[in-house]
Amino acid sequence: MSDIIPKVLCIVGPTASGKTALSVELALRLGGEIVSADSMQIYRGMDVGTAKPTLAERRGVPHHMLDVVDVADDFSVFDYVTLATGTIDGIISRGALPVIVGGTGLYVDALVGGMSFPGRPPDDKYRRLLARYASIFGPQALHSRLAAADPESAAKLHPNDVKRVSRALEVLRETGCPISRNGAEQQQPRYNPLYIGLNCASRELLYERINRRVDAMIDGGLLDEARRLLATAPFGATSMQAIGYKEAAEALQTGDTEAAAEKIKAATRHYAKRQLTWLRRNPNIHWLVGTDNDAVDRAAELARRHFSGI
RNA sequence: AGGGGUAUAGCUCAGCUGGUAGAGCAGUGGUCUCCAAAACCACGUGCCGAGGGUUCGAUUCCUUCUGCCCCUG
Repeated sequence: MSDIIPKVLCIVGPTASGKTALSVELALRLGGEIVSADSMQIYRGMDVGTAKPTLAERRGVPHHMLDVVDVADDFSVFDYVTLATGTIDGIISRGALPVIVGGTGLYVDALVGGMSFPGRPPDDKYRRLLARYASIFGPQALHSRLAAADPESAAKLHPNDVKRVSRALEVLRETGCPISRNGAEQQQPRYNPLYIGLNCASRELLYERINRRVDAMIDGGLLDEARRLLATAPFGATSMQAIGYKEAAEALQTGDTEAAAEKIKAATRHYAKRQLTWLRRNPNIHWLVGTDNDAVDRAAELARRHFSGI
């Protein structure tokens, strides 16, 4: 049964832990192609701010799911899974190994774990309506509405979490089914993954890398990139939620680059922490510390065993 | 050198007329089924600069010292 589920390699870890370098090295050794699972590198033109691998860094390894969406367009997990599964089919048919690499935990889990979504695109108008309702009558009131219609989902959500409460209401309205019924029970894994997690030896070290990376981004022209993108992407676009761009936009107005750098660093640290929290609940990750040759060799060995079926 | 100000959580600061302290930020843990680099939740004991004094009792009043800041010379 598990024979028919395609095997994939998944490289996960917090930002700035060195996923790119490791994944390219592994792809080179194993004959793999890379499938990015990053909710922001997916956008065209968002390069320095997302630390998108450069052509040189890719070392000739094919990279997929990068630069496939315009910054002005909305994009979501559902779209990601749809595109990525097609991409992976292609890689497999070419006889190459899919190497899924990314920091967006939800994307990886949705893709690999086979999460199923209600299917219909989100209803922006209805969402805006609910958002307005919450801002006028308070988040509690919105939550009460959900509690009346779908008590099970409401019980799982904090009243202040307007975003999820709205989504639950939206799904209920569109499908007539409570979102809680769309749960994990009926999902079946889409792939058979080997998870390799990359982390730094200490939190302090990770944060140092993050800080250095942000400084490098600013030196590398983050402000110019932000200026360029803001000319075409609306301020509220999903793409502009990426760390770095809103802060850069502010710096362009105030001229205070130093303050922007500090804000970007803090936001990135918070992000890394959330990523780690997300990954911690996956017991199947083989964690590696650092990216020295030992780590790479170990990862390659694990991968070889996984793909050869031993 | 003289005058004034300040010294409270890692940082910035609250703490009214004396009853041993609280916010923001940072940090830590967590949630997570289509905005996810997003959204949301939880966690605050620190010789209240040091010594002395007044007081039943001092972070809070007085005083000395030390550090920092400002003004005058």
